[in-house]
Amino acid sequence: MAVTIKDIAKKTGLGLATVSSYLNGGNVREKNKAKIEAAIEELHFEVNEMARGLKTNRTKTIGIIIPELNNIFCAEIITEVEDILRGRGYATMLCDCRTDERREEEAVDFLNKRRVDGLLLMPSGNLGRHLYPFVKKNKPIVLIDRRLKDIQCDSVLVDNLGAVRDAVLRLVRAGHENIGMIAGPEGVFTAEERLEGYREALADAGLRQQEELIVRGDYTIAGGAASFRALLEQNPQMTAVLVSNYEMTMGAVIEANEMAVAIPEQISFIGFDNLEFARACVPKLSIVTQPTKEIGRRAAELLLQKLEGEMPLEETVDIKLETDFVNGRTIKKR
Amino acid sequence: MAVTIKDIAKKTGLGLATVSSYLNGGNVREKNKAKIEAAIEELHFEVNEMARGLKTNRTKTIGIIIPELNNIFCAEIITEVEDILRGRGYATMLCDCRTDERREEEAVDFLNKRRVDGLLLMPSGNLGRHLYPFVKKNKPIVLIDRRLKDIQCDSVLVDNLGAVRDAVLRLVRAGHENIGMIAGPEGVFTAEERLEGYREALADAGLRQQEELIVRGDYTIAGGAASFRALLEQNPQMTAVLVSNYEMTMGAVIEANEMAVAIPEQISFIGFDNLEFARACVPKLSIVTQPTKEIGRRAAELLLQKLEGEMPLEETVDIKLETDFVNGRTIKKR
DNA sequence: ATGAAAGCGCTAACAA
DNA sequence: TTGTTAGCGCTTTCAT
Repeated sequence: MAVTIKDIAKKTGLGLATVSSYLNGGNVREKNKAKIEAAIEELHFEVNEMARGLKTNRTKTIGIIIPELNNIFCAEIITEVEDILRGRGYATMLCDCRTDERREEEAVDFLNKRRVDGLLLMPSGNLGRHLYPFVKKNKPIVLIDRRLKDIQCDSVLVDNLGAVRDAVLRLVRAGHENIGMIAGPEGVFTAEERLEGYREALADAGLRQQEELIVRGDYTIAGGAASFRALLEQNPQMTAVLVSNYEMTMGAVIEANEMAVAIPEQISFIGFDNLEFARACVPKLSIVTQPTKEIGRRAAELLLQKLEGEMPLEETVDIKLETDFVNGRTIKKR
Repeated sequence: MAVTIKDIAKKTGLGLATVSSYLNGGNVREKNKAKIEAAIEELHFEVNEMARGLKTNRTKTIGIIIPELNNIFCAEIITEVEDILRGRGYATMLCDCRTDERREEEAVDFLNKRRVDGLLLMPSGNLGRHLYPFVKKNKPIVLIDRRLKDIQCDSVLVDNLGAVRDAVLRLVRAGHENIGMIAGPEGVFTAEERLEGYREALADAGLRQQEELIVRGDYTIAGGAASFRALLEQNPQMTAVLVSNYEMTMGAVIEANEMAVAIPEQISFIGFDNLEFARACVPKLSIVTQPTKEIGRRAAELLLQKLEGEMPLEETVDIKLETDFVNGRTIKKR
């Protein structure tokens, strides 16, 4: 059997409570402190977090639910989150739900049963009723990248609308009037915001809105490829295109490559995320980038504040971060 | 307070043990079964896995340690692993150790204190003494992608040597005699195997080994870029290059792009991993691909077998999977 | 098949 | 400051 607090109490001749107090940073006489430390060292004692959790009703564990782990945008955020959380003693239980709302519900249920102390969620849908068990138990939830309609909780978002508006206006300033938009799936928060940014830009520029220049992709590589092809086939007048996430950007580049469409000679191009990929393309892609590291950091810190009682649960915060634009050589002046 | 087994015992008029027995699939009379189910439904009872774990000394949780989560190779494996494990009721605690051996030790310690039932590890170093606590407690460890020198445990590997040997031989058959190799960091298991594959290929082909044609990168994008530049500057005779992991492949492509080196006109090129990236490049990259999904699946299943006692702990298995070669248009005949 | 009771390792309230 | 005691919610003998 493993070494317990009892063993080290016996060894030092002290009481259980004293040892426990030491373990939790309480007041213990220097002399006894040393004794305890020696015993811990000698017996290789390790706190049983499970027993502790049973008593305190806290697991020191955070649940993370994301749509796709092998999506570099998610992975970068999680990396940062996990680092910060573990540094503060919290373990993270990760659930990838494959952009499937049913799987997401299962994950919430799973993590709820595991009694995680809080939840970090990048939702696949835009309803949050499945989060009710957490809300009811007063466990903090921080939303990443997307907002939910029917539930109020903290969120760390990005200025999607502004990012796309600005990007499209760059195309406009370069002389483009027929700009294609590969938008994301209907109903997805970021997709709607980005599409709205596109519309706003055209309106600002006094350009005609052409519905046939908008195609909805599903945020996947295959979807990006198909959308790019569809746009091109249906719009001979199109001279530029904006792709609104990384996977679809990659898909569009693949398709352009396979269709032998010259970028930017035939079509000017603005992609999304992943600077490294943009640099690997010939010519270097112009892209909108999101501050993944900061998104992760802010989300983790927000959750930690709630967890440690530094911020009341009722108070919800909406953090909105700015994006960046990295110029490549895929915008051709006309 | 949450609903406990006690509440549902009271509600049904049955004893604690009966309810517990039901929960664990024991023999309970049909009539009582129905009663219990009704009570569970009505009271929204959820087993407290923590209390259960305290008693059974099992957490139903697996620790996963990887060098870099935002490395698509790792992410794809983890996605598969997590899916399978959660399907069998196991939660996964993920630790990213940033390719840092010290951080890896901390992660092992962290997960050990958390009493995870088993470990899935893609080690950053090649020594395993920090795993001793797990071995001592008879907790299964499955190594992914890399082997450790001083410890015997299950592993799921890939035929790195054969993969690279075959790839290099393709270059040889295309008429290349001065083939550069962007190898991985010294001491890293896969790096050494792949380098050995390169050497074997040259030996098989009866070509001269030129040490200046081998550069060690650090498996990062920046490292790949620097290595590619170095190779090119030091070897005017070089006509082809093989890059031995995905990040470095991307780095090399970026550098070729920025140095305006024409691939394959000036330099024939074989990369590693990530088919999508290969397809996005112009022209499409020829690459070696690894079966990430299968690596994940086999590792998870192996661990599960140990966990559920279907395979004795003393028996260790070494699984070696085959790679694939995907032809692009970056090998030029000479 | 079911129930009573002990106890997993820890924390927290209280007393000393 | 330190020790005693009573559980946290569950599983698991051992009777019945």
